Amino acid sequence: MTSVVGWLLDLYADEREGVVLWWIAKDGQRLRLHQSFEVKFSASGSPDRLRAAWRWLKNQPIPVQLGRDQGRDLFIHDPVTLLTIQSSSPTDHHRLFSLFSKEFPDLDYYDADVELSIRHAAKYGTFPLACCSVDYNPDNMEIRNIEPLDSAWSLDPSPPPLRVMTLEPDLDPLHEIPENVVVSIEKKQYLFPLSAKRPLMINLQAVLRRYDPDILLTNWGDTWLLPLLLKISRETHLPLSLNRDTWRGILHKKDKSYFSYGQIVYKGEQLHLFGRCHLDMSNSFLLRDCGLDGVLETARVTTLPLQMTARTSPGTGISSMQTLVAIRNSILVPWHKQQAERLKTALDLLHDDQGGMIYQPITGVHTHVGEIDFVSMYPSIMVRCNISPETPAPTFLGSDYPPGLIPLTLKPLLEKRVEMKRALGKMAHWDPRYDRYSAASSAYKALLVTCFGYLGYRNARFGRIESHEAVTKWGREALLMAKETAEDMGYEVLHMYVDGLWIKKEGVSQPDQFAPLLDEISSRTGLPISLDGVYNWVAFLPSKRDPRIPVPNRYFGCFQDGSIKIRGVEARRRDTAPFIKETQLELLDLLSGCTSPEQIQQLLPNAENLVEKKALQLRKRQVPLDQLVVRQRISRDLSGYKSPPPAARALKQLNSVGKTKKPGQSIKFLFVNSKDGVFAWDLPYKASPEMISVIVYEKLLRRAANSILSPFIKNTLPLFDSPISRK
DNA sequence: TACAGTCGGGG
DNA sequence: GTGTACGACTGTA
Repeated sequence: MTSVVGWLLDLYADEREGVVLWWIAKDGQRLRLHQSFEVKFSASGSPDRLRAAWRWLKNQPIPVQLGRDQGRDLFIHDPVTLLTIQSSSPTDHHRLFSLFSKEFPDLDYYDADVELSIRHAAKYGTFPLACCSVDYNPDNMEIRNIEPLDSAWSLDPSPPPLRVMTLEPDLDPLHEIPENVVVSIEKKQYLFPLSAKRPLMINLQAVLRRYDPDILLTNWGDTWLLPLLLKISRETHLPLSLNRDTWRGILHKKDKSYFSYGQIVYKGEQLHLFGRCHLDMSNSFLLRDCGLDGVLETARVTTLPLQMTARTSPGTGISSMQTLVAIRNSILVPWHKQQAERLKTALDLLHDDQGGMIYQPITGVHTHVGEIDFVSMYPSIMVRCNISPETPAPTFLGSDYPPGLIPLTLKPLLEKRVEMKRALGKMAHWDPRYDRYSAASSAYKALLVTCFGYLGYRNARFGRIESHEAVTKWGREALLMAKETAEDMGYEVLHMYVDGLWIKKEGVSQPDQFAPLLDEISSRTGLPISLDGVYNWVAFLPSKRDPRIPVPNRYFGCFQDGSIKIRGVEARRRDTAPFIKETQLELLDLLSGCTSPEQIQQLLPNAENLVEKKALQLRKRQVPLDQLVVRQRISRDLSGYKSPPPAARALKQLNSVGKTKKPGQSIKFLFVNSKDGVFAWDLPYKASPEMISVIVYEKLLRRAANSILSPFIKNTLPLFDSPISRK
C-alpha cells in the first residue's frame, strides 16, 4: 500500500477500471489511478409496473443488484417507494439506464442522470483540484481510500502546481489565414510554421512530451486548431499525444444552437482530452470573462470536471451544486428528461409581469446623486426567507422551517463571495490573491443570479414557479421599504430599478454621509445594501419615440472617482462599431469632471468640436476599417428571414464563398456603398476605405453623440436623427 | 403605419 | 443538456 498527497486533476469513467482519476502529487508526479465505482439509481411507479420492471431487469445480461427502498421526493409529501438498481460501474449504468428507460418510459426515475463527478463528490468529498490524501495499491494502481484535506469553501486552498501550456494560431482563423502555431510555456514562446507539416508534428510532440502540461489552453482549439492538428497527424502518420491517457481517443462533442434567456446561442464543437484538460479561450465565456482562475474556482464549488466547467453555462453549474446538496441530504434527484415546453397559459403571462420592481425615473440631468444597491438581492432573499420548492411560503423575517435545498446550496457560496468581496476591498492590487478573488467573485455572481432564474424555469430539476414569485415579491417589498426609509430620512428618490435606488439630498455628497441610511435600510429589510457610488452627475434619458415618457434603463453618469456608468445607450450594445462606442466614451470623459450643469454647458462647444472632428475623420476615410466593424447575431437560417437585416445580407456573402454561420453565432460586417449595403468582414477579399458608406456611419456617429449630448441641450430638438437608409 | 429583427445583464 | 421575458429601438415594405 502506498500513500500520496496530491491534487485531483481529472476524473472520468472507464469501461474496465470503473473510474480513472488523475492526480498531481506533491512530489510532482502525475499519477493515473483507478477505482471501482458502483452506481445506483431508482424508479417509482405502480406496484404492477415495478414488478414488471424487476422481471425485465433480472432477464437482461448487464449485471445488476436490485432492491426495495423508500426515498424523499422534494415535490411529494409522503415517502416514495422505490425499486433500486445498482450497477457495478458507470459504463454499465449508462448502458442499462438507456435501455431500461426506453422499455419503461412510464416510470419516474431518480438519481439516473447525475454526472459521475457529482456522484464521486457526494461519496468521497472530492472536487477538481481538491488536495487529498490517497491510498493505493502500487501493483495495480487501484485506489483503496481517498481522504480530502481541502474544502471547496476555503478561501485560500493550497495551490496546485499546475503546468499550463498555451497553443494558438498567430492569426484569427475565421478572418485570416494563420501561418504559425504559437506555443507558450511560462515565459518561453515557440513558433512553428503550419505549412511544414512534419516538423510541426515532431516539434509539437517534443514540447508536449518534454513539458507534459496539465492544462492545454488554446485559442480556437475546439473549432479549428486541434481538429487541424489531428488531421495533419493522421496525414503524416506522426503521433501527437494530446491525451495523457494515450490509448484513448479524443472526445468530440458536436456544435449546437439552443435557446437561452429568450435568444438563440451558439456553442461550437468541443474537444475533450483525457488526463490533460483542454480549455479553449474562444469557446468558453467563463474562461474569457473570468480567466483560468475563474474556471478553477467555479469547478471547485460545482464539482464538475474542468473541461466541462469551462464550457457550460452557470445554469449547469448551479444545477450541479443543487444536485450534490440533494444527494448529501438524501433527497432524490428527479430524472431531467427533455420535455417539450408546454404553451404558456394566460395565468403564466400574468405572473410574468410580476417581476422586479421598476420605477419611472425623473428624466434629465441630476447632480450629486447616490446610487445604492442591495447586495446579491435575490440570492440573499432566498437564503434569508428560506425560499425553496419544498418550504412553505415564507414571511419576510424568515421561517421556522429547516433550511430548504436552495438556501442550503446558496448559503456557503453567498458567504464565500461576501468574504472575498470584503477582503478585496482591503487588498492591494498586487496581492497574489487579488486576481483570483476577483475572478471567483464574478464567476460566483453568475451562479447566484442564475439560481434565481432556475427557480422559475419549468424544466429545471428543482424549480417551482411559486418560489420564483416569492423571491420577486420580497424583492419588490424590500425596494419599497428602502424607498420609504430614504424618504423618511429626507432623501428624494429619483429612480429605482429592481435592486437599486438613485437618491439625492441637499448637503449630502460624501460617501460616508450615506452610512446611516444604509444601516437603517439593512436593519429594516434584513438585507445587505451598499453604496455603488456618488455621481457628479447622472442623466436619465426619455423615450425616443415620445420625449415625455421616461424609460427605466437608459441612463449614464460620472462618479466622483471619475469612472463612468452607462446603461442602454449605444456604447453598451455589442452591435455598435468601436469607433462609435469610442466617441461616446470620449464625450463622457470630456464631461466627467463637471459637478454642475453650468460647467457642462461651458464644455458643450468642446464636445461638439469633438463630434465634428470625428465626422471629418470619417469623410476623409481615415478611420481604420476594424474600428467600423459592426457585429450582430444571426437568429435563424437564411431562409427564415422575411426581410433580411444587414447581418443576414452579410451572411449571404459569406455563404457564397463557402463559409457559414449557424443561428446564435454573430457575424461582422461593414456598412458600404453597394446593393447589399453591407460587406462581410470575414470574406477572403478585404474591404478598402473607399467602399465605406460615410453617410451611414456619419448618421450612426451623430445619433450616438446625440444620445449623450441631448440631455444638456435645452429647448432643441435632436438635430441629427433621421432613419438610416441603405446606400 | 405595420411588421420584422436585434439588444439588454455585470465587470 | 439547462432562463423560449418583454420593452425599446431601428430598419424595411
